[in-house]
Formats: sequence, structure tokens, C-alpha cells
Amino acid sequence: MKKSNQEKKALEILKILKQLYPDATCSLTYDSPVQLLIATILSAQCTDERVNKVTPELFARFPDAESLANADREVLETLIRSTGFYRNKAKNIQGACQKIIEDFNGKVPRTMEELLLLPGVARKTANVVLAHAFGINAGVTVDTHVKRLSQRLGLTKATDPVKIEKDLMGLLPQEDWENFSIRIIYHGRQICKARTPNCQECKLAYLCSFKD
DNA sequence: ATCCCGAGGG
DNA sequence: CCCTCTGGAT
Repeated sequence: MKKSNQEKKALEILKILKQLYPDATCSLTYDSPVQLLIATILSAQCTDERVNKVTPELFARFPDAESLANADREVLETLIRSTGFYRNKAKNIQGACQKIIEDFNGKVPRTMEELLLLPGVARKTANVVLAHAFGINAGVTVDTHVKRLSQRLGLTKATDPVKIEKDLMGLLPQEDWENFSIRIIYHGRQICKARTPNCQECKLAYLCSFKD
């Protein structure tokens, strides 16, 4: 099947991003699938850098699903407070760990459908866990950076993250779904920032029509 | 559409 | 004081 212009554009963007950020990886620190799940829940509306400041002590005291589920709620809230939304996040972390123990035999599930049953977990978090803990390309991780850059680059007109993900899945080869996300996120952090995009420095500017 | 919530920079 | 910063549930 012949590639559309949009597909060619997406591949060109991916090629440049791979050159710019050859070693890009998930920047959360973790030792196990559960820890990655918890770190990703904590990363909602919060930088990975800040998450990485609370998780060392958090995981030292509560390293697995059992200890997290049984932890004192107040202690847990205090440990994660600086990541924001700490009451919701603490409740979701304990709810997710409880469900993992009761319904999934203590193991983080390896399918999108099952991950979405966990409280505080939607497609963004599920995609991160599937890709980085299990090496499964179930979808494209669409966070605020992927959303913003995909719109600015003209890869999607949608505003709903689920529709954006579907558009991107259609434009990129499955083996590159997470490669694309992780590098778009790097680029969004460093160059194509939400408020003040640095279009002068941007190596993608020649195929981008966005002007602030 | 609205709520949850803190840290750090200008 | 104002703003930004890697979501999810109701």
C-alpha cells in the first residue's frame, strides 16, 4: 500500500527525532513493573524529575504491591505530597495495588484492557507500562507533550487524546510507536515548549506550520 | 466542564 | 503575584 503524505511526514519527523535524541528512554526510575506503574500514576501533571525525587524513599519503604496496599494512607500521602494531587494519587495507588493482588495474582497485568480496570490508570499510563515494563507496543503514549506537538506539526486535527492516539497509530509503524512518543516528549520539554516554543532552534520547523 | 494539588521560576 | 509543569475521574 502506498504511503500517504501524512505518513511520510510522520516518518520524517521520527527520523529527525532519532538523530536528535538517539538515547532517549523513559526518564522515570523504577525497579519493577509495579514501581513503574506507581511512578507513572505519580507523573500526572508533574515532571518526571519531581517524581524521581519521591520514589526512592517511597519504594525503599514500600517496594511492592502488598506493602503499598497495606501502607498507612497518611504516610503514603506525605511521601508523595510534592507531586501534587496527592490525595487522589494515594487513593489510586492503593486501589490499584489492591486490585492487582486480588484480581491479577499480584502481577501487573500485561494487556491494555486489564490495565484500564485499575483506578487512576487510563491509556496514557497503560501505554507507558506496557511499552517500558513489558516491551509491548499496544498504542502511542499521548501525554500533554505528544498532544501539543502532534497538533502543531499537523499530524492530527483532533483534540481528544484517544483520537490523537488513533491518528498517530495510523501514521507510524507499530515498532516505532513508543520511539515516537518518548522522543516527541523530549523535544516538547526542550524545544517545542507549551508557552514559548523555540522555533529558531527547532530542527522540525521546516515541516511545521505552527507559528505562535 | 470541573475538580484534584504542590513546587519552582520570573 | 503570576505562570508553567509528562492525567484521570466525576
